[in-house]
Amino acid sequence: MAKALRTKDKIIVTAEMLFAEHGFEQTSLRQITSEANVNLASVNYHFGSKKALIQAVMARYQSVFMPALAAQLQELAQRSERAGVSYRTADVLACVNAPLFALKQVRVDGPVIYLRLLGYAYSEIQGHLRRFTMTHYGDVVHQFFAMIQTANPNLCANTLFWRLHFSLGAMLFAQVSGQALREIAASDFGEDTHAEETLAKLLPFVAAGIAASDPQP
Amino acid sequence: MAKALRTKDKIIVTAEMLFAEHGFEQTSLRQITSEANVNLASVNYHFGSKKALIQAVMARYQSVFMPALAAQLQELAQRSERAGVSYRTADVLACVNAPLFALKQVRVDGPVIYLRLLGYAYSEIQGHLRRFTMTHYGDVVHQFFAMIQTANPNLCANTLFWRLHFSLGAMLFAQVSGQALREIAASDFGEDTHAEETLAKLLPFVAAGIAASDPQP
DNA sequence: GAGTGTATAAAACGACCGTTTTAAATAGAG
DNA sequence: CTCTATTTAAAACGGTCGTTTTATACACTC
Repeated sequence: MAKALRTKDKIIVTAEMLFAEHGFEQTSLRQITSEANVNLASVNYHFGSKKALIQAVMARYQSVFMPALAAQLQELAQRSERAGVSYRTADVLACVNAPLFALKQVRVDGPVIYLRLLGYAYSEIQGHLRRFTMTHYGDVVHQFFAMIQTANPNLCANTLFWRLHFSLGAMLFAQVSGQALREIAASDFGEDTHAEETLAKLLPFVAAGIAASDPQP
Repeated sequence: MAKALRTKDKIIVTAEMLFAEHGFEQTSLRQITSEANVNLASVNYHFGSKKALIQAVMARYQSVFMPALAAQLQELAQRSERAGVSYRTADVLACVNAPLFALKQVRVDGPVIYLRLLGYAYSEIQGHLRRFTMTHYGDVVHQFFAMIQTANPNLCANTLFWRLHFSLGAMLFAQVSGQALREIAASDFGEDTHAEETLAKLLPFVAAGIAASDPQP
């Protein structure tokens, strides 16, 4: 019993590390099990399939991140209502900071791991993750969209939709290609950007991009 | 002889279509050859390997796009110098429009194909495409960077570096996930965005994001 | 302590991949 | 027309993948 939980845990801990490093499809079950020092068949025994393992890995992070994001959004909305002034785009975007940081409780490098997993999940298994997220946490996503819309009443919904996905793309690309980009940046400018700083660099960029005036009505 | 060129062409035309649709690694040589009605071995005969085929596909577009971009950049620089006023971020970004449109001469849907290929190339074969691009068209890339820097003298090179890659990520994501996103947008807003319009929606977004003031010096 | 259900171990299965080999067909030159 | 070199066709090779099967070891209940 004690040993059983350990094997399942060893699998999931090793899997999310390798998934975040090389992507889902590029990581074989043989890599995971040999790295974790467990038997190959134990993955199918404990999780049923590779697909189910991927979902388990993602769910572990989403179940922490999404409720925390919901709390942040609600708090911002209430705070704004009490103060009688509306929030700005950057305020809504900043709501992802604390929930992301909260992922350290699932793993010390949880925030980085989660963002990288998100990047691969979107670029490799298109549709699946989005469907999963919307069915389980659709309310949070919709609230996020609505608050960004409130912060930008002059923008039409369609433009906002695309700009939010542009922002998502910028973040995912920065995470997935983050290591290579950091090395290039370090060799070009001698300036070293840590993985955690990437988000700090990203937020002003997307806040300005989203809030830009809309040339087409 | 006439048949020979036809087979090689059938391969490359079919390959770039399937590559753009499903990615490089997700597309097998068997898919390509059966769709093109040619023999499996002919790919290795005409191109040497799958990797060489990928490079041939990419090179066909890069050899048209990159020189055209270089010309646009040079023209903008000269025009600005004559007028005595500096160009803006959006002006530099707009330089990609005409070269992209020029890809219609290699294929009617060339612009869309090329952007999707770029997206997959960056997300699947990290490093390879960047290395290829820099060794063959490094001058153009550097000129582009330099002109964006000129348009934003107040931003440090490191911040600019990251913002340009954020922009690249936004574009690539929009292209790779473009089909799915368009369907969602159509069902949510009833508004239909064509593939070509995506770039028009993107440019104001990245122009504002790049030109945003830098919170950290 | 025997029995039962769960967890681990090792091997094999079937499918697909890129590539190579072998053989047949085809085209152009002498 | 014949010979030769190039192109196509078909089959096989070696490898990796996710999954399944078979058999063994373990832990806990009665």
